Amino acid sequence: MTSKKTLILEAALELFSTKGFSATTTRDISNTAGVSEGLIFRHFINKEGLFQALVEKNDFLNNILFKPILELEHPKVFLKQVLSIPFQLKGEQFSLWRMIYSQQWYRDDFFQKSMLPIKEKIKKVFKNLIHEDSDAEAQTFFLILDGIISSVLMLGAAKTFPVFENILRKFNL
Amino acid sequence: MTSKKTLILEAALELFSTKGFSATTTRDISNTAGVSEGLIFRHFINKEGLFQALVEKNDFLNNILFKPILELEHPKVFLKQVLSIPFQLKGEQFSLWRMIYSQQWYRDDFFQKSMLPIKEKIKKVFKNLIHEDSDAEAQTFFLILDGIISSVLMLGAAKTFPVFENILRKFNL
DNA sequence: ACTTTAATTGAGTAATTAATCACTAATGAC
DNA sequence: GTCATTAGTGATTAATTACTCAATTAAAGT
Repeated sequence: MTSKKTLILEAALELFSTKGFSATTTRDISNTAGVSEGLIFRHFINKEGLFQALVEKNDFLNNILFKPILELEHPKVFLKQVLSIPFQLKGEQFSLWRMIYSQQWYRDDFFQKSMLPIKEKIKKVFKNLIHEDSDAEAQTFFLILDGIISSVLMLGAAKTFPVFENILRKFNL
Repeated sequence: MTSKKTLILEAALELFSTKGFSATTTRDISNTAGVSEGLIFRHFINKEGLFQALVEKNDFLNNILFKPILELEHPKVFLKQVLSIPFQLKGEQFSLWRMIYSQQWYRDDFFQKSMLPIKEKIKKVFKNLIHEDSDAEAQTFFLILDGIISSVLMLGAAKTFPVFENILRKFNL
């Protein structure tokens, strides 16, 4: 990957995640990156392609982040680790998540494809952990997880961390 | 309020809440409303003004929705009613909430001004209800409420309702 | 009926948009 | 070193953008 291609990706991520996809112009990106506007289209075909490149980068980083968590054997340890995910997001990955979560309102195609393995294992874990209405409990857990993620991405981890321990208790973790 | 002004507001709400503010053009709005584009600016000065008009409408409707809930004396009944708010949102009010929540990512000025009285009372109620770390419990409640709201607005009430009863239990409500 | 005011239109504008294109500079293969 | 491929530029384009304005219609007041 050439250095200027990286600069474009960095600038686009910065702008998409703060101003939003539609409100960000390609000139805005090229100016921020210190690069000619035409270069964006040489590397990514169009604005949407640039967005997709960032989505793929997110998938890649998520796989790395999720792998050790998905391998955890102990169900409660697994759930605890899952809840802590949003607080571990830093720098680039934080911005990627913010970009994607804020776009989810307008794109019904991807509901976090890379998140699915986590979601599946949550279901499975609750099936083994409790026996009455485990589906609702799993759905509740996932909804609360989603709420935490949104809040952290919007307000920052520092402001939302006190909540973490409290939620662990509610799920006996 | 003239009928065409209403048509503009309806069209703008429909489009802002589904495509987003930036991705919606004024021509798009006028076409949907069946009205000349110029009329938008006569009535609302600019695109932002149209958005603000909808925000004010939301404030108005929220006051009506919140008033009886804020008057509830019994703390547990109050909290239960608060959690049920997202499932009561219908039609116009649903769209207004969707429009505003999806914009919160990019506008740090208003985080639901009209939501503040509810938030304050939640804090107060938890102070009276429990005694150890009531602030964290209130914050947790509000974060979960926010998560439910986002999920309901994104996925619809039907898909998320099973979670409702389950969460009531977690807060002993 | 008449006059003033408000509602509405649609053509028009300047600025901005994503994307293209002809071109040059750099890099790598051999 | 030569040549082919890729990286990079910046001027340009056609379309779209939010917004204006003069002219027309409808409503309201007296």
